[in-house]
Formats: sequence, structure tokens, C-alpha cells
Amino acid sequence: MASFVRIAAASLEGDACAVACRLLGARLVRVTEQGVRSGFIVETEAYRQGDPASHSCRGTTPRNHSMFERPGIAYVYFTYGNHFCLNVVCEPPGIGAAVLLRALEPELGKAEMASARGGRERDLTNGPGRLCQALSIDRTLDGTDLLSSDELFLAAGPVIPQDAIVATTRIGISQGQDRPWRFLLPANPWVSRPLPQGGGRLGTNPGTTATASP
DNA sequence: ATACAGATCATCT
DNA sequence: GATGATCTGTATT
Repeated sequence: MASFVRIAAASLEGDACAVACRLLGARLVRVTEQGVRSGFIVETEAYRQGDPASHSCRGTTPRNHSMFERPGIAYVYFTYGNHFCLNVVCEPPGIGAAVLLRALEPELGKAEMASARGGRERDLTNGPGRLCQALSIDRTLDGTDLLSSDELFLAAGPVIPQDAIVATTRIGISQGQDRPWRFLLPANPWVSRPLPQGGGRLGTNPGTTATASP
């Protein structure tokens, strides 16, 4: 059994954009009877308090109540009649802010991911619905504490330099389209889609490239 | 390469 | 009845 170093609670607390950047490079780990599946987070989106694109912006419902829980809680929602998406809550209870995990670079358990999902290897985890299917994440995991759970948790990964991160506008929303709150590692082949025009690096060294692999 | 319909359900008007 | 933090298969440039 692989050993993982859990990520510090403090790294999940704070502004959703900051946490979204901090989560890049971290591992998402899923443990079932099938074994261990894990991947490096290579793409995230921030959904903040008062954000018109966020499920939290019109208050709690039975669907989204876990988004108003404490940092480190998983918000898993069902959408478009077919798909689940996984978020990490990042603000104190009652605020309603979270980071959507949009793409992973597969690490362990690729065969189990493929059997859970089918399709091409390249499409295993490059999208929020796909990664949930590959890791067998559904609404039964809504509300899971990603800091303490043994079946779904976050673990440390390689440190990603700020200048390897690009911020772009978010995907699939109709409100708040101007906000550049999608964060990705543009050199990594597992992102859900290539850079649109208008993305900007956060750091100061535009020549740098990086992948999430250690 | 892009463009669409269809799946199928929680939530809102 | 419409919309949506999506993905797939099929059709067309």
C-alpha cells in the first residue's frame, strides 16, 4: 500500500482562488475494495462567496448544503442528468466557497480508472465529470472530510512554482464569465482543454514550463 | 478540426 | 417548462 502525506488543513483555508492555486500539484487519493487510485491535480476553478456562477450564491438547498461546511469538506453534486463533480470547501461554515477539481494526471490505479470509465486513456481524468467517474466518486461521498477520510482524501504532491500556473476564465458557466478563476498547468497534457486566448501567467517568468509529476 | 443533439435530473421560474 | 460548474456519439468542414 502506497504511503501518502496528507495535506495540511491550513492549506485548504482561505480565499478560493488562493486555495485553487495551492491545490495544483496535490494528490487526490481514492481507496476502495478495488485498491488505490490517485492523481495529481492539474486544473481547478474557484467559486467564491457572492459569485453569480456559484451554486452557493442563492443560499443553501438540499443539493448544495455541504458547500457551506468547513474547509476540507467535499461538495459532490450531480449535474446534466449524468455527471458528478467534486469540490473542496475552503471557507468557514456558512460562507459557501469551494474549489472545483477539473482534471488530474493519473498516478496509481490507472487500470481501475479505466475499468470504472472506459474510453481512451487520455480521456480518463481530463474533466470534472470524467475524474469523478474514473475515481468512482458520487453523491455518497458528498460531505466527506478530505482531511481525515480513508476513502477519499488529499495528499501532498510536488511544489508547483507560481510561474507555472495560468489563470483563465471558467468553463461552462453563463454568469461571471469575465472572472479569470480557472487555474491550470498549461504544459501538462492532462488538462481538460488547451489554453484559450487571453489567459495570463500568475508569475513573472513566462518561459517556464512544468508538469505535476515529481 | 468544429458543431450539434441527446442523455436525464435537481433546481428554479 | 427551462437551465445547467458535462460528456458522448455522430455529422460536417
